[in-house]
Formats: sequence, structure tokens, C-alpha cells
Amino acid sequence: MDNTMRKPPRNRRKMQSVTMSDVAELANVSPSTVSLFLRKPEAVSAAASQAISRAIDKLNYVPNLMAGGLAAASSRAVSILVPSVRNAFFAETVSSMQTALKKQRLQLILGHTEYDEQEEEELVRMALSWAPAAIVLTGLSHSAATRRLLANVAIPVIEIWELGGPQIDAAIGFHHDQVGIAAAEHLIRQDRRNLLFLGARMHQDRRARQRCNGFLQAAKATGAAAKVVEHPDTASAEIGAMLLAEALRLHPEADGIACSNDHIALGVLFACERQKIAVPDRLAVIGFGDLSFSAACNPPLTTIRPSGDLIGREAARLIEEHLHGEKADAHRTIDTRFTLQHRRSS
Amino acid sequence: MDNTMRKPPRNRRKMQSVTMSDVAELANVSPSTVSLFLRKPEAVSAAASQAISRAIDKLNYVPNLMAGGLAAASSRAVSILVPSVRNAFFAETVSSMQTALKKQRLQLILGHTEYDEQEEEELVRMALSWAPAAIVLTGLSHSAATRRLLANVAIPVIEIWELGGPQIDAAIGFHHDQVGIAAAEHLIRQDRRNLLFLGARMHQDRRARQRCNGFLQAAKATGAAAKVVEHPDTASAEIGAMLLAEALRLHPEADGIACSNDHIALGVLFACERQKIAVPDRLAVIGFGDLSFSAACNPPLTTIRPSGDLIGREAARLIEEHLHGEKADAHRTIDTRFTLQHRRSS
DNA sequence: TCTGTCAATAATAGCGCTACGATTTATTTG
DNA sequence: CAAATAAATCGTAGCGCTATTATTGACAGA
Repeated sequence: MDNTMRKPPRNRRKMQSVTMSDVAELANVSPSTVSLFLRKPEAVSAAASQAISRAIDKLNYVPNLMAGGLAAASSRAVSILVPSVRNAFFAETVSSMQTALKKQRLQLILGHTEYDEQEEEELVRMALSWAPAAIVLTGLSHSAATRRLLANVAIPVIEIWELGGPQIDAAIGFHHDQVGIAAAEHLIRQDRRNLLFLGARMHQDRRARQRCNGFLQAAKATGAAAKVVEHPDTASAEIGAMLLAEALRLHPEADGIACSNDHIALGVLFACERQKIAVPDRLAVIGFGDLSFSAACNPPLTTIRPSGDLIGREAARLIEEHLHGEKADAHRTIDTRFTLQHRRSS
Repeated sequence: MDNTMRKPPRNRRKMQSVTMSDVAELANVSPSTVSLFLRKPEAVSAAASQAISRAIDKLNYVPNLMAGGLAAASSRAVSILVPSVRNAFFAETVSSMQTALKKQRLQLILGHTEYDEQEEEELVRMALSWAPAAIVLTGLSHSAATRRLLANVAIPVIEIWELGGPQIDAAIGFHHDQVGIAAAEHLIRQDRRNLLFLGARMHQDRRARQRCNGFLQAAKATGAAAKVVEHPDTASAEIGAMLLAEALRLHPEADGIACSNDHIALGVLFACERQKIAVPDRLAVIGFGDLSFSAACNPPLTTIRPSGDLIGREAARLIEEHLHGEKADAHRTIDTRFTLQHRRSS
């Protein structure tokens, strides 16, 4: 009996053109050494380093992060979930974070929750499938299942753009009620006593709601009158103009207006101009966001500038620290604060 | 000699809490069946499906996409590289694309090139490390190395937001020179003969440059005068106002102005208002972008509306088709066009 | 000369999953 | 009712890499 009877070459896999072994072979070292070189170059001799570098260049080797991640049980990806990147605030944070993370060769996986906790939950599940190095969520409010999913992960879970509630792990942001308070106090300092808050999409945007509540509270505390007029759609200048019209119809006595953000405020300014309502003499206006047009409009808009950029950078820093082993105390809270930009609209 | 001498349990790996085998065991099927169920549920019997579903829920199983991607030699990630997501145009595309891709359980890996081809190259390299299902780039201009890296990949390479040059694979967008032409022709139709183009960051923003060139060309073709005034920084209303001042100083005879985008145009409107320059009587203004404030400002801004949203959706569609095996002819070009929004500023 | 120590490198054993062929079971049909 | 066909399920062999341990070689001290 022929015991050399060979099985036919059974199955065949797809593959990557150039692998680490190819590099190793060309550089005349073992694959282990190539791997070591890629992860800790300082542990490899100068001669070997050079040979490997040369081989990588020559072969145009691109490491397979999935293989690496699988073997190391963690990937070079960071998942970030924001309501929407169309919103300039979150765009800013995402952008600054991506820039900071690139230096550590970490990549951003982006998801949009559209202010929907169910959506967020699904995205968290998908995100975890990548065994990310960290996961970043917007706000402190999440579904029970989301909390459960994240309760026991070994990676940093960072909640951004909101402070002041129970947090899963770390939180980076500021207190939105304080923003509202600051706006109200500012208007009152300008001798306004009939205050108004114009808000968009507040049924979904928890943080806008918090600003509104802080505003009302502070107004009440000083005995000023304060009303709210809102609109369910996403903030825009158009909605802002509409809200102003509605507001003046309902509350013609108003002399100080805070807006849930600068888009609304811009619309208010546009409407005031059309209707020859003097700003700030007849009506003081304050916004939130300090968007790109806010310093340039007529009159320049007083507004509260959040720290979207800083939030992203701090999140990246936290992730970096964790990666470098500095376990850091969990449940860290970083208050990035906000600043009042006093301009001529108030 | 004791041939039962056992080696000590050699090494130990980290691991994921719940794996597919755990699910299989609980559901009383083989891991293969679980895998099959996850990928092609219709190929598994109702009984098994139910048992597996139950087990997944019970164990809270989260598949490991890296293992899956490694085995399948391709991942559920799509890489998208844009200049910056702070730019509302790209934010729109990224957002609509993410929404469309989520339905197919594909995830977006985001990178910012900051208008730098070197940066882009590095990001492409990083992106390829994930064996993405597709890769999306902005524009048609890339470094030689980038082209080389992408020349032979088996996945769709989609270039967005620009048409009219040699493309790597598919391209989705529109012709920016046509935008410039449309703007010039519009102003000329409004009886303007002394035209001006105000541009920001044109040394980096190739597409803004193309719009400018189209504008100049069309003006020249009809015998109208056309000048350019530009500023190196990112577009903003502030820069727009500065550009207008500079422009009127250099070209006081101007009666029609096109802006590289609506931020600039908004700044122009602000400045005109401050200087009591009548728009459109003295000066007609047209922008590009149709941003959120453009319909609401004073006067409402005539502008050209691109199709950022559609670009994202079409890109997602292309990727989906490829995933479902419809090989589609390569080098596809999809012109998403643009529309002129004629409002009162012109 | 013989250890002992250290630095550099290599061999080994998977990480969790998918693709493929093989096998089993159910269903049909001559 | 056996044979042929179809449907459902399973077993196997990696995907390309990392982490750990094992090995090698150089050099020091005694």
C-alpha cells in the first residue's frame, strides 16, 4: 500500500500580497524580529533595523492590522460616537481628536447617533466588535444596554461634551447648566429683566435643555422674568428668525435673549435687522458656540465659547496615557470650561 | 524513563470573554453553523437559527470583526479621507455616507488630510492596513506613491467631490470649473460687467481654484472684466469682509462678486451692510455651498448648491454594489451636478 | 577555562473567525 | 424501497500577526 498517497491540496485561502515573513526573508532575519522592530524599534540592533527598513521599503510592505489586533487582543482603532458630524461642535472635537490620535498611529472609527440612544447602542455594539483601544461617547445619557455593554470593558470609555451626572468611566466636557447661568447673569448685568431663551431641537438635545434650565434658574434666582420659545427642528438661522418673530409676538416686553446656539442667534440678528429692532439697545442677544461667523456679523455676537477642540485633545491624551500603561484613576473628570465672548450684541 | 513527563502549560494568551464557540456550544451546533448563521441566516434551518439567536442574546456575544476580517481577507470597514470634517461640505458627505453604510453594517474609518498630499499618503497606508472594503478619497490629485498604493488594490477606490481629471477607479462629484462658469454667466445675465472673484485658501484648495478659473474663463468669453482677490487662510465671514474691503479698494468699479464659498459671501454681505453698499443694486453677490445661513441672511444669498449629501449616498451605493458582487465597470464616473439658487443678493 | 550575565534573535503556539470541502440528514423519485 | 438529489450541518486548515519562552553569541569576572 502506498503510504505516500497524498491528499489533494485541500483548500486555498485568499491572502495578502506581502506579509511580514516576506520582509523577514528579504532582510535575513526571523519574522519575530520584524515584528519586534515594528513595535519596539529600540530593541533591535542597528544592522537588523536597517536591513528590515530596507526590505519594508523595497517590498512596500503594509502591516495587516487585523492580524496584529487579533494576536494582541486589541486594535489600533478608537471608536467615537457623536450625534452628528454635521454639527460644527462635534466636527471640531472629532477633527482635533483625529489629529492628536494620528501621532500614535491610532485610527478613528466614526459613528452618528442622531441623538438616538437606540442607535447609539447599536453603534456601541458594532464598535466593540473591533476591540478598539478606547471608545468615546457623547453625553452622559445612554440606554441601559449600552451601559451594560460598557461596564466591564478593559478599555477607556470616555464621555464627552457633558459633565454633571453619573459617568461610566472618564468624562471630558463642561457643565451646560453653568452656560445657561452665565448667559442669564450676563444679560442681567446688562440691565435686562425680561429674558427669553430661544431653543431648537430641545426635545432631543439634552445639553441644549440643560443650558435652558440653567438660564431659567439663574433668571428666577435674581427675580428676572424668563420665558422659553422653542422649535423642534435642527438649529439654523432660519429657525432663529422664526423663533424671534414668535417670541416677540408672545412676549413683546422681552429685552434680553439667549439662544440655544449661534445659528439661532444669527437668525435673530437677521430678523432684527429686517425689522429694525435695535440690537443691543432694544434687545440684547447672546448665543452659544462662537461659530465662524459670530465675530463678523452685525453687530458682532456676544456668545459663549465652548472648548470642542480641547475636548478632543484631552480625550486623545487620556487614551494615550492608557496605552502607555499609566492606568490613571478611573472615573476621571476633566472640566474644559467655557468662556464668555462679550461683543456688541449685548 | 517517564514518557508522561508533561511540558508545563507553556504560554497563555489573552482572550475575548465570549467567542463563537461558546455560542455554538450553548446552541448545540457547531461553530461553523453559527458563523454561517451570522453571515447568511437564510441558509440555516429555523430551529437552529432560533437556538443560535437565543444563545447570542443570552451570552451577549459580540463577534470579533478582526478575526473575521483576517479569515475573510477583508474587513467591514470603509476608509474615507477628507481634507477636514470641520468643513461643512465634507461633514455632509461623511455623515450621509455613514448613515447609508450602517445599513450594511459597514463602519467608517475617518482621516483628515488637511489638504496635504503627504498626509493623505500616510493615511492611505494606514487605511490599507485594515483591509477595508473600500477606500474613499477627496479629489483627483494625489501623490505618486498614493496612486501606486491604490493602483492594484482589489477594492473600490472612490474619488469624491471632483470630476474632470484622470481618476484611479470610480469618481463621484461635479465639475468645479462649471460652477465658476455658472456663477459668471449668472452675474452677466444680471447685467454685471465688472466681475470679481473672492477666494480663500486657494493655494491649497484645488477645487476652489477650479471654480475661480471657470469663472475667469467664462467672464473673458463674454468680454466682461474679471479680477481675483484672495486670502491664504481658511474661508470665514471675517475673511470675506476683509476681502471685500481690499477688493473695493483695488477695483472700485466692481458690480458683481462671486465668492469661493458662502462663508466668504456672508462676510461680504456683512461688510456691505456696514458700509451701506446696496446689494444687489450696487453689487451683486453669489456664493457657493448653500450653507445653513444662506437662505436666511440679508439679503438672502444667491448661491450654488453642491450635492454633498448625494455624493455620500452614491459612494455608499457603489460600495454596496461591489460587496454584492456586481463587479460594475471600473472607472465609473457619477456626475452629481449642482444647482443655482437664485435669491435676492443678485 | 569556565561560568554567569546580558543583549539580540528565533521558535512556538495560538488570537477568533471564515471558506471550503466533506458529511450527514431529509426529501424526492424511478 | 433503493438510489438520486437537495438541504443542512460540520471538520479542517489556515488568515498574518504578537507574546512568550527559548536559544544563541559576546563579553566579563574569577
